[in-house]
Amino acid sequence: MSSSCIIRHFEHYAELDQRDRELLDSLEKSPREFTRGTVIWQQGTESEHFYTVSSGWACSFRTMEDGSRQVLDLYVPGDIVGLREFAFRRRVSNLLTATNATLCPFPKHRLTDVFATSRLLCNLFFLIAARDQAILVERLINLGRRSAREKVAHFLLEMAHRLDKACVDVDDCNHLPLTQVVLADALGLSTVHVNRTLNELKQEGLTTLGPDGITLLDRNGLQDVAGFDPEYLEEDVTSLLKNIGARPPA
Amino acid sequence: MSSSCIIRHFEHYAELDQRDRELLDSLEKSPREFTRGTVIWQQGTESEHFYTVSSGWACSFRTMEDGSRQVLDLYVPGDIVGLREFAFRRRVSNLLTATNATLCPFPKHRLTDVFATSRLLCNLFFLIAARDQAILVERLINLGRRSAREKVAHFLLEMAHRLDKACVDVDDCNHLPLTQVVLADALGLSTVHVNRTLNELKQEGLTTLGPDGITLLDRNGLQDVAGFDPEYLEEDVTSLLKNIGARPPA
DNA sequence: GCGACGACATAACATAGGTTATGACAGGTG
DNA sequence: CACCTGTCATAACCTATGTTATGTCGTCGC
Repeated sequence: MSSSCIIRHFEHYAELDQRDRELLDSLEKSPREFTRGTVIWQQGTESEHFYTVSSGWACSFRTMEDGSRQVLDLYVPGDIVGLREFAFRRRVSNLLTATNATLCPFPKHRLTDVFATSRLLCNLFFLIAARDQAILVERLINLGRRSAREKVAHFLLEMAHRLDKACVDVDDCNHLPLTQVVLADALGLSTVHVNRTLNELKQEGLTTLGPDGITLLDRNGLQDVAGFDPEYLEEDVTSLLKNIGARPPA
Repeated sequence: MSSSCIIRHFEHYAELDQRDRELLDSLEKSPREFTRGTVIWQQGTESEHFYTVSSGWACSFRTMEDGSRQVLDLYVPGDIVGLREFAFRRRVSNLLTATNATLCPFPKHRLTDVFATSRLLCNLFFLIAARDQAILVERLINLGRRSAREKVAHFLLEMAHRLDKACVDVDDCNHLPLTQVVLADALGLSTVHVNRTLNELKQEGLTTLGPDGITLLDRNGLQDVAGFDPEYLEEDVTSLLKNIGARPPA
């Protein structure tokens, strides 16, 4: 087990050979720590690095002319942030830490080296990009065709599911360090209405509210509310590995 | 200039060498024609091919338990459809032709061969996936933080911009073969409200309505309404090509 | 210990957009 | 030709959600 962010990340998917590890290791820069609320990059600026999240949460968003904000995605430990900037010179969104966090930068233009050198990593990157798309698609459906209640429940469940993979301490897996403002901006709702909805869910014993975030008490109950189906989070790594003749993690 | 869908598609981005062309050619199956309204694949079924759109429009969407529908994206000639299914065994959305259309199937699992064989194509596929994400992100913003008027105008402009690339006959570039139902399901609105909004835009001389679709009359006017900025559609191919030492199209 | 700030809470009121209903028209089909 | 079916159109009415306003509480800086 390596201490590198990104190596750890990929070892989650497959067994890496020595060369893969060295490659990643040579490209990753040392982890950087950020306090909560730090702007890591801004839309319009030159896009040079992507990051892997080592600890804490981050949040990508876009600000509109009228000052309102749309949160695009939240990132939990283990996530890779900024792959979608690959196609663009200038960043298309902002990135902010939602808690204290440590992230590892990785120079964007070196991705091409990775693709050229490691068949396995190339395919895994593509897999991750496809999963990112699936998450965006689900968020789209959330915004387009669900009620506020469903939106909130669905979003909470998604984040909890994504957190599950990264979290060791079982208690922590149900705790999401989210403010109501972030939730509102992610779901296209007003904070007032998020508050109403969240209190509703709390009344029903499904969640708990605290100043340090939201805790899920009854995932099944929430699942009923939201019509949540986690399939879109479960990438099919097995087939991919078989297809390219790579081995699953030890 | 080749007659293959996908070769033509990639020659748009860069000069392909003989091997690239042979590779793509060997994988592409013969084009298939579909009449308007044909279901090409359904959510939950095994995901075997992606497609390139040779002519006509297609539309990916998800149906909800209550029968409502969320349109995820529309595809115009030159687009690649289904890359996001790369990460999953079963399809996460449905695909339907929105007009008569001809598409070229390409076996999904052979993508890995492409990645392994051609550095250029590998990078271009990744670029396309990143651009697809940018489009989803913009759609997200549209749904989350814009009024019905803005949504409609923004969406129409996006599709027109995307169409520009593929269209030869200048007149056709401003004509979108979209029904109001599709528009509504893409924007998370009701058809009634789309109709109201569209008529408003028509009153103002910005668009025209016909049974065969919508025509844009005044792109600048629409741009003002929507706050549309096409930057998210303009991938930076040049930097990528330079980075990997490939040549732009002749 | 005081002031400022950020997060949460709640109430009164306003509205964008949803729902339901109905009709007209065009194109396809038997 | 008559009948559907899909698309567009429009009106009356309704409600989920937004807006504005105000208050509380805890935390941080000094």
